[in-house]
Amino acid sequence: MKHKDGSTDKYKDKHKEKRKEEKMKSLDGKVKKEKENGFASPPYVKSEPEEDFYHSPKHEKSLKRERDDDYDSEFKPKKIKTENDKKAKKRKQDNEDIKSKKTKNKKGEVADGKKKAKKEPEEKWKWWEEERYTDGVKWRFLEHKGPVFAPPYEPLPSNVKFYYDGKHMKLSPEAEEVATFFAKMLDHEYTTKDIFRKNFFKDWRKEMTSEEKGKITDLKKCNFTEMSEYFKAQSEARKAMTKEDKLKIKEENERILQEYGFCIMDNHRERIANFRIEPPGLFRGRGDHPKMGMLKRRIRPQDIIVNCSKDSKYPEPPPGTKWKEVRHDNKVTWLVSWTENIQGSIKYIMLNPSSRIKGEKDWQKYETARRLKKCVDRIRAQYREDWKSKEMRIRQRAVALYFIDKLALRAGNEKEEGETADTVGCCSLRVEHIKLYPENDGQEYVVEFDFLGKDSIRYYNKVPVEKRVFKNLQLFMENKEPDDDLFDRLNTSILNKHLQELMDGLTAKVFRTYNASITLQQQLKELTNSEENIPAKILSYNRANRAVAILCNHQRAPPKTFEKSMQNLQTKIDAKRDQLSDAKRELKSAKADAKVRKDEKSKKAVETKKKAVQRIEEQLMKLEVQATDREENKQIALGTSKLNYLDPRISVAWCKKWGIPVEKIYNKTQREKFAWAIDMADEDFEF
DNA sequence: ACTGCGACTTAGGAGTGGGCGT
DNA sequence: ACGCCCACTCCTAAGTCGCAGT
Repeated sequence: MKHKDGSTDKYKDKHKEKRKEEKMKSLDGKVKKEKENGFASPPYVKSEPEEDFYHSPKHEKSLKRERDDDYDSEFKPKKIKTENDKKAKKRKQDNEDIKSKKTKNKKGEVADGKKKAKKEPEEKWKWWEEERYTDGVKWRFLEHKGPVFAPPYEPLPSNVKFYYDGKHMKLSPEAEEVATFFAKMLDHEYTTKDIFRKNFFKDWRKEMTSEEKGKITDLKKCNFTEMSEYFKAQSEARKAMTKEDKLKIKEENERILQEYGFCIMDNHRERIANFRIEPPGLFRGRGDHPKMGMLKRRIRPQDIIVNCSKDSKYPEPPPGTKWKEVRHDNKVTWLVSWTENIQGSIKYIMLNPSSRIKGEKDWQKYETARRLKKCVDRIRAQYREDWKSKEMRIRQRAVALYFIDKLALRAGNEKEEGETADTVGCCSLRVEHIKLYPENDGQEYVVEFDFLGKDSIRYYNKVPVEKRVFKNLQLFMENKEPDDDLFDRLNTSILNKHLQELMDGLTAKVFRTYNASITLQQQLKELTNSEENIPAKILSYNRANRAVAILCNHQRAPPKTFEKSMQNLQTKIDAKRDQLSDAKRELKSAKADAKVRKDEKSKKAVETKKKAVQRIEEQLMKLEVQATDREENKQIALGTSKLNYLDPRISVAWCKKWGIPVEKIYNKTQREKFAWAIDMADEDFEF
């Protein structure tokens, strides 16, 4: 069987060889990377605003985009129509008006002549009621102020000393800065790890003067404690600042947010997600990362590519600097990008999840998952059929897909060995990651999974599977070493190509979305009890959410203060119980009293006491629910699924159905992200 | 076919500030 | 009024997936 289609080489042999090779050679291949990430500054693209028409989109006042217009007819001809400069300027003026008006409104400090709309942050734009772009165009107009750079390095005061081998040593500013990065992490366990220290020291030495390099040859002889103490003191001082000073900082942050935190995209002022450039520091990979401790270098204007409309006001680089490039690519959504020096990957500044451009995509994601719902039975039948295929590659594909569907595993792209932590997903599972038990705890055909997934989070699960799957797995594992690929004839590209044929837009990750959302919907139906009060219903919601988080393996480290906070809560519950029995006793005696006296006053007293008892009972119940919820949530993170996998319309519909305020389920940020769902879903929405 | 890159989503942890109980 | 704690925000790493180039 294995040789039936043996005409083609095994896909993964090459990678595997690589892995083994690199395992021995340890960290190599850096030379190439460094070249790519070098500081060579490419030609500066001259900005030429004065020759350009300010081609602001029209109809600013209506705050409505016109997307139904044909791109060509709206855009290009305008340009050709040779608007005169004045007109162009006028448009631009309008554009600025929008910006400043909105800014003021937000702050609620408008003081102009005409009656202001005040308070209400002027009608929220319902982008979901408008037509979408279809042709890969992401926007027509984009203007922003560029990124906010990390503050420059401030040298330490001279009384904060660094010691090498017990002797004070004044470091050059460059070396000192990198030393402070290490000092700041001193009481983190990272700094005890060999790889971290090795990487750090190597990169640190690159920043040293040749004199320093000559002296400082052993990290163990470095004493950073004064630096470390200094930073601790600084953070204490920050905490102890006066209210006024804190307010000042807050105001300054707000100012920066207003200036840099928004862009104009197609007539609308939209929030930018990460407008601050990542500051330099030591790289902290997750899990067993071979590059931990490396120096993440400072990003400068000449590293930055700016993306905006030709007809916008370009962001200014800081005085005396230039951007690497200014481009006008409206087929992408990012405003700013740069190449990071650790992995050589590109980083982006993009919009907030509340923005149209992110929201549309999110919505579309759930629509794809709903389409999967319609054909998932067919697909399941097909992959079950494929377990019997004559071709190995098809069987592997079918078993992998079964795991992805049943266990919500990630696709599992190949990764470059030695560049990142050793983690896997479905297609990259290795023989060592599963164990087969023909029988286990009274169940037949049990597969035990144990591997590190994304972010080096452990996936551990024992699942009974169909006999056919089990037999296939045995076959796949025959004559293989533990570190051989389980699915040697499969990779994500093959799998996704297959999925694409089964349904338009179908990829491996759609199964995660689909299974997460459908599970929430089912669980909500099952767990919600119409008799119960709101806190109990919310507990049910959280339990449904939790079922999804468990399915998707969304874990968290138990909070450091977990035990304590659990105890605190228990103390509160005990106190409340005492309070309740007191209140009950008082009620009893009031009743007795009223029976004797039979006057209005004592009757009233009874009523009051009754109310008190009721109130306390409710409070107690709420606390108990809270305790249950917290206990069950110890190692489970609900946020990720809520934010990325659960169709918000399911939750909104549930809220509407049971009269639960949506605020109980979604906080402010989440409500902003899911505004489209909150607006459009009614109580009988079905995923 | 295969690789590497670019763009975008998904992820957990650190940091913090505001609400709460005392 | 005060201190504590936890919910939320920020941060940025680590995935997915498609595509271009060879």
